[in-house]
Amino acid sequence: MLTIRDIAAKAGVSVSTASRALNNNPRISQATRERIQALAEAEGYLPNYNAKNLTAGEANAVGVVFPTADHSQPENPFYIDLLRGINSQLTQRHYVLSVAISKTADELLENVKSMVAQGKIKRFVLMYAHHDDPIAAFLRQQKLRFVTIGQPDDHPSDYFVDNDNLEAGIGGATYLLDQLHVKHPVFVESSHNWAYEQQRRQGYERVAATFNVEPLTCKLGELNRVRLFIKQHPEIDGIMATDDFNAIEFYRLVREQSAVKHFPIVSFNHSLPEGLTDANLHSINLFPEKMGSATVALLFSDREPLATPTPGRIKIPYEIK
Amino acid sequence: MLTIRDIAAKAGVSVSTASRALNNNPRISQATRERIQALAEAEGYLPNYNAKNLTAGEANAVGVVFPTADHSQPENPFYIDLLRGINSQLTQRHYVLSVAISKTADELLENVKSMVAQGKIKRFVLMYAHHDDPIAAFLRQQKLRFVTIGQPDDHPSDYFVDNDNLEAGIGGATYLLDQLHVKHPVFVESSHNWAYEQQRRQGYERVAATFNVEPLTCKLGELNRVRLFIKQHPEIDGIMATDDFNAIEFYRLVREQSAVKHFPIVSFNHSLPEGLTDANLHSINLFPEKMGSATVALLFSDREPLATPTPGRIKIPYEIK
DNA sequence: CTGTTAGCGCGTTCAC
DNA sequence: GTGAACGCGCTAACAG
Repeated sequence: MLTIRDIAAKAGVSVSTASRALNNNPRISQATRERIQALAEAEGYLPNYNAKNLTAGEANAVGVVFPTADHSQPENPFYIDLLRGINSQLTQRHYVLSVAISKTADELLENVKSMVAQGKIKRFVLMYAHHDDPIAAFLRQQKLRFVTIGQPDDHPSDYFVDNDNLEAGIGGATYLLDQLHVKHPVFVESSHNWAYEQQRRQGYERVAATFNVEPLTCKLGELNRVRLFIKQHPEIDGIMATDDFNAIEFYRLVREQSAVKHFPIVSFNHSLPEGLTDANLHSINLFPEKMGSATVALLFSDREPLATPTPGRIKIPYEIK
Repeated sequence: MLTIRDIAAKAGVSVSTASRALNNNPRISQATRERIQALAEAEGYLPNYNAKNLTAGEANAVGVVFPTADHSQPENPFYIDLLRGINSQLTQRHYVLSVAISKTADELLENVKSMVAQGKIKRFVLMYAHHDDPIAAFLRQQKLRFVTIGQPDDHPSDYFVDNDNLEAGIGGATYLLDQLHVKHPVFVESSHNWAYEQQRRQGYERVAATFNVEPLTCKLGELNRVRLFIKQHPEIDGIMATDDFNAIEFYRLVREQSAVKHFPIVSFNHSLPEGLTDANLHSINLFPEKMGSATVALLFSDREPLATPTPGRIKIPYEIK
């Protein structure tokens, strides 16, 4: 294995000079710095990160924490795209992505704790934003850097990356009413009262007010209750849902009762493969990969100041397709 | 931070004795070994894995490689479950799960290479099994340990974990014909010719022969071709598909042409949320979490010999629900 | 600007 | 059975 001593020897300098040159230490002259970097490049030298980590006291790894199934739906493709966005940025920084994923919250916390204690991981991404999250609490207490996906409403000073869900709700509802000519839209959400759902609903309600239509909301859950809801609202001619899956589930129940023709749907996440449904589905793309990239930018903003107007929180735009 | 010197001091022994005691070195007497381990436990000592990795020349991390989108569908929830199964085993071994995920195969290979060169990761899981995979080739050449998910038909000596897709195909088809009383089943597969699809199809074909029904297969792809296929086969009264998504896509096209009543479906992976479809869907559970656990067992079988009859390949059973 | 030295925390010689 | 000393590869403190 090629070590720093080897390239120091070949360059005819001491090890520390080589080290400084490779790490762009300003105390090294431009000339020798470039010479050594070129040599290292030519020789194919790669630093040993285990050694680097030992001296740095910090691993070149970011812990990425999945939500548990009771809190969210970790199976959602959204998370895979997010992962990809995060990883693309991490590899550029020579960081590695370590995941913490588990069925129970307790195991998950143990997972994170051992990452911190034994592995010296000091930066984390929580792919969710929950109230009273024990993992966030632990990271805060240890004064470790972390960024959440979604706005953590109980800890406003945390770093987070989010979509502007309110605006996306407005955009989606406007599209549904204006472009798709729906007269009696229903807003469909899960039974979980997640923050992003509420924000999207607010957007919907605002637009409804503008268009002078009565806002109507249905929470999913017990099937017969939803069926009854649909029976009581035969006027519904379009859906806005918080999620593709929710949209399809509701739509299916509508179709059970009547074969409608014109029935546009606007929902979020773009998470269903093409051809899976005959619904007229317009899914709002929230660019999970971009969110992942932005997350990493925020996570490293202590080293690489970012150019955004609002440091600490980044909003990713959306797109209706 | 509590180091090994601290607990050596508290135990009144030298550092090396402490180290040996903690690593169960037989040269240490049972008594002192237990005493020191108990002390370390009590004091909450945790070894620094960065230091450990440096001396060991190997990181306590396993690289887990996602397929690229052109080869498979990384968004499939299957992979999340697999991840969870892998991680649960890794945490027990004080290992960390590092993912490699990328859009392009080139980037992915770079990702893996830097994990090896810089991070000293020496064990990998490929969550796929492709022909002529450059990553597998690289790992082989570097003589690193890796396990693939699915049988790599071009390199029979590789380690892999798989389902018995043939048997699952037989079981599923039997269930469809015998329990669900389908007379004219069609086998639906993707256009990719993946190995596991062919194996499942073989199972289907065998059962078809037994039941004296003509085997019928439809590859998905161009919609109008599939529509034509359906039109030409009005006798079809049940589906066996290689995947829940494929099943639903085909079923939708069937429904386009006629409102059928009794139309059972058997497919694989159990990857759709409940309530998403009104199809009579029986999805075969392949226990991805179990596959993940087995994968790790295989990956560490050099250290912890496994009790399976066929070392090198593990088959996970299936379940029809 | 550059070289010398001393650790980082651990496992592992090699002596006793 | 136990301890002292060294080295893993690299960075940082102290020199010059």
